[in-house]
Amino acid sequence: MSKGPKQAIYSEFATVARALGSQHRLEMLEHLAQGERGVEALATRVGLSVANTSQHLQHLRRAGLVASRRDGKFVLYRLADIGVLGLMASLSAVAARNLAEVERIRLAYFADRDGMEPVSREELLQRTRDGLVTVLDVRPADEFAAGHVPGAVNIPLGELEARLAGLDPDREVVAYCRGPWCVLSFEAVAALRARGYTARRLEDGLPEWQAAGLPLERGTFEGGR
Amino acid sequence: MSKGPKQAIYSEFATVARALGSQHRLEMLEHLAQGERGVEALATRVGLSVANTSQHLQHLRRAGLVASRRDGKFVLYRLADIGVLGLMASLSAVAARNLAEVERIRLAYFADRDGMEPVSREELLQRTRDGLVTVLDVRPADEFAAGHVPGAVNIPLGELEARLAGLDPDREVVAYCRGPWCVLSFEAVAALRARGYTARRLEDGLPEWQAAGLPLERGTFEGGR
DNA sequence: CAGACATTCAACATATCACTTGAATGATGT
DNA sequence: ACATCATTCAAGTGATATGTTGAATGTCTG
Repeated sequence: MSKGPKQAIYSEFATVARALGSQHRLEMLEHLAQGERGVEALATRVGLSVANTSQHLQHLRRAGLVASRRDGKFVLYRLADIGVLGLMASLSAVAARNLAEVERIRLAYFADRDGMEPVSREELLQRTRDGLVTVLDVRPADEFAAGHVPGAVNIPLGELEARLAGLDPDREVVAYCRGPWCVLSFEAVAALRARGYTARRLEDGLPEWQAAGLPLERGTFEGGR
Repeated sequence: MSKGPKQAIYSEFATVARALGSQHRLEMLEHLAQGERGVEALATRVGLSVANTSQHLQHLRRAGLVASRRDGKFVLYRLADIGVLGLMASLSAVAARNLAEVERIRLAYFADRDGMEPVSREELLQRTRDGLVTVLDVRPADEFAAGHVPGAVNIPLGELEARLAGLDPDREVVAYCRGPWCVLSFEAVAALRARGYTARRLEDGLPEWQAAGLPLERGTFEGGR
């Protein structure tokens, strides 16, 4: 089929790239970056049928992007390699820099981006050391339990309005979620600002925090439910 | 079509990834990393028809991976962004780490890889400063003319046997070509070793050298044809 | 302006991909 | 062993991608 080793190698690379070439699979990778997930749990989160999700996962596995293990009757998938996060970061960087459409969507959705300047990881570390900010994790409770920024408070976005009492209005809030393109923290910041809070986003999500070698805190699964 | 901004953004990212998801387009990007090229010149190099090449290029352009400009009756394409090289590097890193097939091809083709340990850029810089090595650029003369490692000698692979006289047998030769997956330098090293030379490959090719911010030398188009 | 030439477009055949549905597999627990 | 449940497989349909061919576009040259 292919003439030389170069063709064969590039053909393999193309397989990996094709596996990334689907909106749904990219979204699945974002979720898997939060931690292991079973097929059905993933299917629910990305809004696809179980069978379809399973096939996408196998596509990703053939491309070497995810790995799986069996645990009882569940098959748990995870990113095959921390490098997959870096690959997605490169992909988004190139797309954001060269596709006008990406910038257009950002502006259209996040109208008041002037005040949205994200907080860098270094800045957040500095300010938590100084005790100046409340770190807010707006992901679902199970993702929080699997690992979060040390000292962070978990209020899933859907419960934010109901649990505002847990947030000191006099402290700046820095919210984060799954990654640089996850909308949860954007919406949390918008909601908090509407209530008079001083709030900003962390530049990336938890997976990037972890990939940067910064410490995680686990457990502390307060909420039940 | 897509529900939220996240879906829309990921859909754009997927477009970029799909553009990378073709053996031929990846090969075209490797060539464009050497410098601007017209459609027909590229078509010849990758072995595709002109019309087909043109369509692939437009696919790449829509994905923001290449840009073009008109020069007389030629349309010259180039990488849109130096980040595209980084994206390809991430892609190949993930593929090499997670796909057994990639390693298999490497081993099958480059049987004696033990002695093939590549030279790093830093090591090459050090050894050229010390005057210990001949740097050999085995790419075609026009690519050499568009930019090469300072002090390098250009002997296109096809002319290597005929021009061995130009290489001092007592100096180590470090050969490089288009990139980490370009076979020219592998074959040059094998040929030189068969003739008794001490020869090794540079770990990457010229585009990576340039991307690392190292100096280039231009012109010196000695050979004519 | 006419001819030459590089590139792009349009239309087509073939192959691959995405998603659905319903059945098959494989591990668990009674 | 049997029933249960998560996951995977298989088959089918509509959509998308690839590569070919021949014509159209647009720019330079004479």
